[in-house]
Amino acid sequence: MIQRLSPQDVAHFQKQVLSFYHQNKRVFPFRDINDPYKIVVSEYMLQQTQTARVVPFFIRFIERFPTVQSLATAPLGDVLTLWQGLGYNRRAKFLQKCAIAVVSQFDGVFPSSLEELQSLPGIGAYTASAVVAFAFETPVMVIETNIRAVFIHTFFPDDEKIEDNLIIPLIEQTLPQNGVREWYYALMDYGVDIKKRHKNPARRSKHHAKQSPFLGSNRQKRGLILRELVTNKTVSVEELCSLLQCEPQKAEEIAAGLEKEGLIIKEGRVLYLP
DNA sequence: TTCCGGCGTT
DNA sequence: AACGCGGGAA
Repeated sequence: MIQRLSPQDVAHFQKQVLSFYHQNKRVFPFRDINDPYKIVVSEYMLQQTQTARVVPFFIRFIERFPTVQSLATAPLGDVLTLWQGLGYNRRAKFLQKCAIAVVSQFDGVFPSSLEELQSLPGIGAYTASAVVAFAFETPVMVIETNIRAVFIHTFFPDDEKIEDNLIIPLIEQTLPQNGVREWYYALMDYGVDIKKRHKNPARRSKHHAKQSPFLGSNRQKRGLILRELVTNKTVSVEELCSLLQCEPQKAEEIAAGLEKEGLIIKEGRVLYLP
């Protein structure tokens, strides 16, 4: 069943969130701006990655690729080089693919509808709604981990396995028609604070999944290969075994995966960046 | 050692 | 619906 909030509940909640925000707001180079391209770049970087780590990468990235056109025409290797150390390298590939699509399909102008945004590679439900809310300041429902934390902590203090379908109506009911961008900044900052003071409430979300260990994982090996290529331009398949400390068959498998995703190029026995 | 979280793929 | 994907901080 859907929880119905009274106007008093809504006003009280909004005041609580906004008063926290007014005294604790975080300032970032990707906030309080309207350029959809910069919003998109920051949102790709912010997928699975903490704001503090994103900031220097965002600044360097925008300096090197100030416009969607400049990103669309760059060699992917350059993009991956700037991405080095941020993690989840395929996001860089998706981001550039997105830039190319915006240039070719939308004449270099980012679309403002959820549907068109979500059709772009690397943009799903969250990123599309975040771009609409932040770049176009349109009141749209946005849900992500910090927002989940706020609503779970506030409205489901004793529940477990909470479905988004229960949270979404509450986000919609408390969404102000004006100042949407600031509202979501406020919710996210409030959520970060809640997670600091309590055991992460988002862990009580139904779809919260614990991730497998990183050490020795394929993800780590993929990252090592990309790092090596950024540093040394090329690496041979033979060198991979000592780099990854694994069997040749395993190294081939990892490299093949990267090649299939378009993150590396394999010519003979040598790997290099696209 | 544990924690983290949106997207594409399967 | 479940899984794979980085790397740094706590």
